[in-house]
Amino acid sequence: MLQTKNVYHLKGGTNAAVFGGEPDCLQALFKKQPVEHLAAGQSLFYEGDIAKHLFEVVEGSLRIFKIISDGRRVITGFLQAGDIVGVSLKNHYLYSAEAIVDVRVRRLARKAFDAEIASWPDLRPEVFSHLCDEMAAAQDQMVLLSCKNAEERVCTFLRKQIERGAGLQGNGVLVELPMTRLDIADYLGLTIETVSRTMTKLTQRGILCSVGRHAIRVLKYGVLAQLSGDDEYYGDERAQISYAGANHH
Amino acid sequence: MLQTKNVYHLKGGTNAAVFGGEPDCLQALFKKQPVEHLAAGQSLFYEGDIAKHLFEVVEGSLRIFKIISDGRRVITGFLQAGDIVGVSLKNHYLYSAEAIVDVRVRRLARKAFDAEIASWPDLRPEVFSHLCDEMAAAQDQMVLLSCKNAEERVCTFLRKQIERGAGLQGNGVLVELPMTRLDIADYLGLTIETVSRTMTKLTQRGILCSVGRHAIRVLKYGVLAQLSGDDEYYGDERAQISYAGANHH
DNA sequence: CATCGCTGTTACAGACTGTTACTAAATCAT
DNA sequence: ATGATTTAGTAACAGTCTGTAACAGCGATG
Repeated sequence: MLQTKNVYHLKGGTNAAVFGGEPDCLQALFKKQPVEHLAAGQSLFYEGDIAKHLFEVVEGSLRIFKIISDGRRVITGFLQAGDIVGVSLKNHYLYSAEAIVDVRVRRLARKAFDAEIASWPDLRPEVFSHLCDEMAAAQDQMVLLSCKNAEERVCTFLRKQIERGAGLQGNGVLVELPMTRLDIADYLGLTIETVSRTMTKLTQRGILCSVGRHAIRVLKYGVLAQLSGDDEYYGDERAQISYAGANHH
Repeated sequence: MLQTKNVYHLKGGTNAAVFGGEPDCLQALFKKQPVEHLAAGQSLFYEGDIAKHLFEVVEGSLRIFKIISDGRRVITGFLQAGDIVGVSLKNHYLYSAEAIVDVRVRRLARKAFDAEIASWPDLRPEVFSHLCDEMAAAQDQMVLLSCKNAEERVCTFLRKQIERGAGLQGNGVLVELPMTRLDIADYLGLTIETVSRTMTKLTQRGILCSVGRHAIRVLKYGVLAQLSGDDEYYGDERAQISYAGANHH
């Protein structure tokens, strides 16, 4: 039911654990680095900074974003435990990274990383794979921003959150949303009000219910997936759909 | 005046010509390949196809796009002479590529490309640089789609077209627009009507004038750049601005 | 335990863009 | 050259999303 695809930034915690031995994945390179702490709201790096380090997220969530001239902010993605950030090639970071909650990361110097990659050719496909995933995610986001309406955007977002770190509990899937509504809005190209309104409607239709401020319980994943507009999903819950009015574009 | 930055897909025609000698850039790898022709409207490859080849555009323009479930199309970029496409890592193309006009390309097998890269380490930074440019372009597009209004989108698009292949002629810059209005609309996340309306307004304000169907003459580049919303530009034509009403997000 | 403050929600007027329909222009074919 | 077909531009209308504002809820603070 909870297929995992389009993983944002390479996530490999479990795979790494299975083969506990040698570095067969990028995360292994960080294993020996000390863990650093970052309080909620603090920046890991800024857009335009010299990209001297790469980071592996050990715990917590971060937002990566760009600020444009008049102060508008565009969040290009969220990072979770297991993600690696900073592989961004070139000499400067393309975006800023900021802790949403208290975060623990491991830091690796870019030079050390490059050396490892050079000496361990098996890792190169992994780097490419990572970049490819990032590229695919960016393209999916362009599709979302180009021609999805508010409901589709919110459903797509929630679906991705589920696919990344799903927690089945009782009836429905518990989804953690550590970021604020403003973060979600800036990520989806909407306003906080529209995000709120949309989630309220989804609640009224029995598709989800809120669990505190930073979590929701998804009761009808099939419907949610359908409403997301990516018709890759054809589960057995299709009959659940109550109202599929989607005014595209 | 016409600064070149955020070039979409690596463009190196002129640089390659300066140093006529050995492969110091990716384009050189294609030099010995035969030229293939593609008629307007024909596809070079489809999204999901096994990515067996890379292509260098010798002449003409192509659109790269994704089609989603209900038939909506998202154009993620345009290709011009000098561009290389298909470095898309992974085994499958992330998008489809289609000739806008009659096109000439050189084809290179992925295996041959990989072999060249492996044997000629100096090229690897170039590959990374290429991917980085593509990533940066994707992020710029996300910014555009996230929080720019119709006018800013159109101006951004025109500005990029100018920066890529500018032709100064008489008073103003002649900009070729080989693609249709629908292409532009699908690229900017708008409809053809909105594109038309916006360009009409720009014409009425004396910022540009149309030259046939597939070209325009930009009369006030400074104003255009300002209206694009990327405030990187502060030229000497700022005084030209007549009306900067932009209802941001 | 009460108050303050921030975040999130709801309501409503308004703006921008999308939709539809029609006209004009340019390209292609005969 | 002339007519048919495709593409582009224009206008009226409708719809979604926005932006402002007031309200509610949760957490923090004292």
